[in-house]
Amino acid sequence: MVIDDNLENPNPYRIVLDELGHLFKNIIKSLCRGNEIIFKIDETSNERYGDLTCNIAFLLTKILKKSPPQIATKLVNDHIIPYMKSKKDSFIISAEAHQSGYINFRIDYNKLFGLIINKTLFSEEYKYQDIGNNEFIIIEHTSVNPNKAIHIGHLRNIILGDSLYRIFKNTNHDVKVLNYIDDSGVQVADIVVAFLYAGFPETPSDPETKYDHYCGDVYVKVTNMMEQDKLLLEKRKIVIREIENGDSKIAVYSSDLVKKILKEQLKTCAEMRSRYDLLNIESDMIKSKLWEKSFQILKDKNIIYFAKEGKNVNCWVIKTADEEDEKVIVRSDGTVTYFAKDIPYALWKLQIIDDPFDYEEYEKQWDGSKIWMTTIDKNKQLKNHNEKKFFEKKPAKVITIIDSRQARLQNLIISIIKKIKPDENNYYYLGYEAVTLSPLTSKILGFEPEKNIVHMSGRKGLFVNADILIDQLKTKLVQEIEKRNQNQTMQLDEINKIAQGIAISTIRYSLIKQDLDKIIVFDINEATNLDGDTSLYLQYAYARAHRILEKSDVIDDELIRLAKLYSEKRIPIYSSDIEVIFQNDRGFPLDTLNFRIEEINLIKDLAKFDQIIEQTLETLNPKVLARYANTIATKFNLFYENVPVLKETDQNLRNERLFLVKSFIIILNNVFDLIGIVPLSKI
RNA sequence: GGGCCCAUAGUUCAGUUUGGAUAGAAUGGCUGCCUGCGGAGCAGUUGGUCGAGGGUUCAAAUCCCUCUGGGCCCGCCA
Repeated sequence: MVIDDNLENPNPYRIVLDELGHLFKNIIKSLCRGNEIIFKIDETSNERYGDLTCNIAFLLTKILKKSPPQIATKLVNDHIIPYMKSKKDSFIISAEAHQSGYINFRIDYNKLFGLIINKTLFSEEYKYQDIGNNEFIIIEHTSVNPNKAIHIGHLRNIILGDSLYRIFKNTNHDVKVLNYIDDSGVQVADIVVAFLYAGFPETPSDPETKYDHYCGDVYVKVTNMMEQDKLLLEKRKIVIREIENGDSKIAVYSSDLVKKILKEQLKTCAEMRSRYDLLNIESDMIKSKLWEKSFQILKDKNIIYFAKEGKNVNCWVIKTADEEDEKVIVRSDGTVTYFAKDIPYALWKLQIIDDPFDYEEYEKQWDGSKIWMTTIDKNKQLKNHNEKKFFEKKPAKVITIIDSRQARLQNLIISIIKKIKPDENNYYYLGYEAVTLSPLTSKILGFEPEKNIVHMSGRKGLFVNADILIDQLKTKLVQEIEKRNQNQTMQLDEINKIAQGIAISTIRYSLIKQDLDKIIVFDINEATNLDGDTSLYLQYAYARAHRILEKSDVIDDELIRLAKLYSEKRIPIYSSDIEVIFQNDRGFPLDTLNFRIEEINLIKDLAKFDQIIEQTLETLNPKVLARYANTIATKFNLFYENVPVLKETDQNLRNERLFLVKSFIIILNNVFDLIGIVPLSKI
């Protein structure tokens, strides 16, 4: 093999970039002692400029007192050509001083392909990079009020969080996913009032109705009634107090009700292939006295103060993050505000205060792992009690995912943490913009749109229910699949499985491909459209690739045996025999290479997989991976359309292309796994 | 009034973190390609004063300032 034996798990693209980076660092060292030059090695903007480009000539104009093209030519002639002549195992095959001043390079695709094959085909599974070194990561997402059904706005949160979980998990991080269950807020109290005092039947008239859907409807109706009926509002106050104060009949009733709804919400999450480790029950947090401990810390450190006058008289308040205003933490009646409850939760996540919880098994979930829930009742004989505490070590990152309306409060949390522990910077707030409804969709839901942007509202009943959306998409897909399989013998359950796989993938992909700080305008027609930049496009490319391998009649073991021969014998011959090419102003010839342009483009993008993962972790934005999936699927479709594999008569070429197809499948499958798209070898 | 975010093709968006060569997709409209490895695909064509103005720079969609339009936040609600 041409690659360094020490590099057990090389990142193909990085190797090439590092080689060039090293080369230019040495050139700078010899040319301008003492001067720090920060150059860039980028992809070229256009194929005819080669693959990679360096802007160094622009940066040296003042030091060398020459024009960029003159410098570029000098560097190529005096430094780069001698370097390449001496270095036979270079990943660069040609260099050019362009008249614009750029120095351009072409990559040795044979070697690059060798690295990809090595990485994809020769280990049991593709080895992800060990970026995390088993660091402990906590991600909180979902956290939907347990009184209603999950809608597409919640789904953006869920999919974002779950994708991040998958990415951290697969890069060797020890990740735990939290879901905060606010069982003691007004929203839950509303439906308790509905059933206990407003005469709503506890069970839906149609027993088929999903219980969270039913409660969501009741919630809309009862909040409407409350606007007229002051008595119900009084009842709600009582209910809230009862729930907060412990074990009264109403508290138990509420707790049971929450569990029933939560169970249904988690079914939706599971259907979307989102998974959790722990449910943080808010009432347990209240019972745990975590707040009292946090309150004491805040007082001890003089972070909060008691207002003796002004608009917040007799309240405990805190200065806002900009120190301009104050925010109430404890009301004048001694009760704690909504915001205040986030403080002990954050301190607990960061392990700044001791863990007061016990943990009880909630259920086994779809991926085989267990969901736990907090509990505080020490007298109860706990079912499957977890002896170990939830935390075994301090988290390296605590990521809280909430929509951007919470940005101000989350930044306040961060500033409070900084005041308690100045060197603590592991708390990350990940915000994202809302999902809104298109005017047309709003109209379909029976709400006349007032503006072009319609915000969803659970309380008004103005939202797109996630379960219903999944069903709609699934139904449409079943029809489409049946249309395409009239002569075939696909079983109904197979069709259903495929439809399900495409439906949830379509939703997941549509919710993460867009930037976090852009509003997603949901339109029902667009959401059920399966053309263009959708997950189906990716899944279709994946299925096509599978079909080629299947029809090749080369079994996996044989493919790997052939690939080993290829990488051992063929690559060294190619790479050492190719003469180093230099060009000036005339572009790069490709006819000396054995690859077609569509193959080269696919190889180049497949090589970037590890870089893409790094970038995703840096930005905490799975969008990067979604875009990448689309890029490689597009490159594959071009390859598929233009380069024959099975019909290729040259056995070596045919095999080489089979390796490429297999590598594509493995890398796309990895990307699918990271963003939760279901890989289907047949559609 | 103060703070945060957005503005790029008819429409939905990449590209902005880290300035660089002719600003890219998808979708819509029009036109081709199924005896070919799956046409849920591919190719072609149409379509842009990168919201406006100023500044920095050899070079600005990208950095800075001002303005305009849109969204969100600013409660002893949650």
